[in-house]
Amino acid sequence: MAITLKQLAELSGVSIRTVSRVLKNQAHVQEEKRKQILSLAKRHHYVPNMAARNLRLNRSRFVGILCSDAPYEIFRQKLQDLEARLESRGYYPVIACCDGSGKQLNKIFSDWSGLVDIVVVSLFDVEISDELPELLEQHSMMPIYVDQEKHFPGHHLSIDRATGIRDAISVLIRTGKKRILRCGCLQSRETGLQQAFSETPEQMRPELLRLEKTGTFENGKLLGDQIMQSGADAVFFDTDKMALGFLNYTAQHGIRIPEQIAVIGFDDDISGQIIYPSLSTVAHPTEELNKAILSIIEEKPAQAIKKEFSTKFIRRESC
Amino acid sequence: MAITLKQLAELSGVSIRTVSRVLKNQAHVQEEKRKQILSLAKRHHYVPNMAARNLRLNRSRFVGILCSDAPYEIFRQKLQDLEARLESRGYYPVIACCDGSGKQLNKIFSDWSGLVDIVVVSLFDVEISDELPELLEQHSMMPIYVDQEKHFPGHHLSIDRATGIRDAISVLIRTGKKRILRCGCLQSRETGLQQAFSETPEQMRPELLRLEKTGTFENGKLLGDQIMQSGADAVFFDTDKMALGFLNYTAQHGIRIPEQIAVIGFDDDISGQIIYPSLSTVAHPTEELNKAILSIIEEKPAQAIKKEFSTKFIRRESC
DNA sequence: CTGAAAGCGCTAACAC
DNA sequence: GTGTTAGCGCTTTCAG
Repeated sequence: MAITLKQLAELSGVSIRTVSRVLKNQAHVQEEKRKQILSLAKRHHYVPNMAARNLRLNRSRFVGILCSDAPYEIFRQKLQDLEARLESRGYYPVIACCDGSGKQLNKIFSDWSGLVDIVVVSLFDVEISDELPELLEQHSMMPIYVDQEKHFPGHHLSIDRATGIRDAISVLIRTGKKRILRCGCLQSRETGLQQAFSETPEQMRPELLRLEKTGTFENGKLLGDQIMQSGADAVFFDTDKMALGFLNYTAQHGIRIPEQIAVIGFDDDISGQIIYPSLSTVAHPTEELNKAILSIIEEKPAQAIKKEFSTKFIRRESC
Repeated sequence: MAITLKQLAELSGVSIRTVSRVLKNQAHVQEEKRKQILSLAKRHHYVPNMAARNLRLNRSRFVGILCSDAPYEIFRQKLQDLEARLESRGYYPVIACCDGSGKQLNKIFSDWSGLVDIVVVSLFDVEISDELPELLEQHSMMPIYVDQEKHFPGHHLSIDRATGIRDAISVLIRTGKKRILRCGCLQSRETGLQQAFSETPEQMRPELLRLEKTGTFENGKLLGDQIMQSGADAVFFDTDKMALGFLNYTAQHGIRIPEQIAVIGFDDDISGQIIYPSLSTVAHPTEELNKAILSIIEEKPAQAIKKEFSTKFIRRESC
C-alpha cells in the first residue's frame, strides 16, 4: 500500500540514504536527483511510517491520558481542551478510562509500551494503586500528575481551590448575607471559606451553618427542604452537581433565586450556564493547566515541575 | 530500561526464538528452561514492545477517532461510551479534533501512519473534504463512518431520526395538543414529524406551525416571546440546546411547563435531565451504535456494513 | 524441541 | 555528495 523509502530508492535509482536526505532536507543532494525524488515521493504519496520511526528513535507523539470513567462534565471539558492543544502541536491523546487498580494500569501500560512515553494522570474519584510509579518506571513512561492527591514522584500540576472559593464567599459577605450555609464535606473546600471569614472584621462576620453531605445532584435536590428551613440566606455547594440539584428543587417549589437564597457552586459545569437563574460558581484553571501540561511535554524538564493554579469565581445570576 | 527479548535470551542462555515461544505459549519447550525463562521475564518485568510488534505485524490496537472540536455534549457522551468499550476489548482511542479540511486530515493521518489502521469518522457540523477516502486509502486506514451525510465508500452506521421524533410527536397528539410548533430547520427532523401527522386521522390532526431558525441555545432563548405569542400548546425543538434556551426563557418569565406549553427536544444532552422541569427528548442510539463500531473493528468484515439505528423518545417532565 | 536468520520501515554513524 | 550498514524489538519461516 503505502510506499516505503526503499521502494522510493529503487524507483529513483539512488540509495535509501539519499532519498532520506532529500525528504528531510539534510545536506546537499544534486538538484536533479533532488527534484526527481521529490516528485516521485509526491506522486506516490510517500509518508514516513511513524511506527518504524518511533521504534528507531524510541519516542513517540502519542500522549497517554488516564482518566476516570465517571461522567463529570468538568472532566470532559478539560480533556477536550487538552486534546485540541495537543493536536495543535502535533501530539495526539490516547485515552484510557481507568479505575486505578494496579492490574488495570499494568494492562494499559503494556498495551501502550513503546507507543506512548508520556502519561497524563488525571484521575478523579478513584483509588490509585501505589504501584503506579513503579509501573511507569518499568514501562519507561514519564508521568504528569494533574490535580492528584498522592504525592508520587514526577511533575505535579495542582489546583488551588481556596482562591476562587474565598472570592465567592467574600462576595456573599459583601452583599450582606448573614447566614451562610456550606453544603458538602470535601476538605479541599474548607480553606477558602475560612479565609473569607477570617478576612472579615468580627462584627460583620456572618453566621456559618453546615450540612455535611456528599456533593451529588440527588443530595442537592433531597436537601432542599432542610436547606430552606435552615434559615440560610446564601449557600455554597461543594459541587455544581449538588447546586444544580438544589436549583432543581427551588425551581420546582417556586423559590426565588437569589432573592430568597443566594447559591454558589463549584466546578463550572456547562449545565450551570444554561439554566435560569444561571449558577454562580468557581471555575477550574483549565487553560493554564493544560498549557502547563503542554509545556512539560515539549520541554521535558529534567527537574520535576510543581505548579499550582488558582480557581476563579464566576458570578452569574444565582447570587 | 525495559528489557527486550534478546536480553532475556542472553540471560537465560537460549535463543530468542525459544524465549518467544515460552512467552507466547507456542509449542513445547523443556519444562526446566520454560520455568527459568518465565521467572526471568517476571523478575525483569518483560513487556513486549508494541511499537516493534506493530511494525512487524503491520497492525495496531489504536483506533483513530476524528471528532469535531465543537462542544456538543451528546458528542462527548458518545465518545466516552466508545472509549470505555474500546478499552474493555484492548483497543485504545487516539483522538483528533478535526475541521474536515484535506490539509488537516492529511497531517493527522501522516502523524498516525503505521500506528493507527482504523479510523472512526464521527464529525459533526464540519465540511468534510472529498479527499478523505483517497487519503484513507493512501495511509491504508479503514474508515468507519458514523452518522455522516456524505456517502464515502466504507462502513456506515447511521441514525434514523424519524422513529424517536414520530413517537414524540405522537405523544403530543395523543395528549390532545392542538397547535404544535416545530422550531428549527434541520431537514433530518422532518420525516418523523410528518409520519406522526399522517398516522393521525385527519379530523384529529393538530395544526402545525413552524419557526425556522438554527438550533442554538441563544435562539431558543431569543425566540421565547415569539413562541409564546404563536399560541402553540406544544413545541418540538431541533436540538436540546435550543429547547434549553427556551426553558431558560420560560423559567425567567414564570411560564409553567408543560401546562402552558409542552416542550420536547432532540439529543438527550445531560443538562436536560438536571433542570426542572426535566426535558423530554429524543435520544441517540449511542450504545447500539458503539457496539456496532466495536463489532466492525473486531470482525473486520470484508463487505461494507451499512446499518441504521433508531432514536428513542424519552418522556420526562416537560410534556 | 531449538536456533539461525530474514525483515517490518526508518535513522544515522561511518565510510568513500 | 552519496552509499553501506547496523541496528530499534519483534515475529516467524525454515532448517536442523
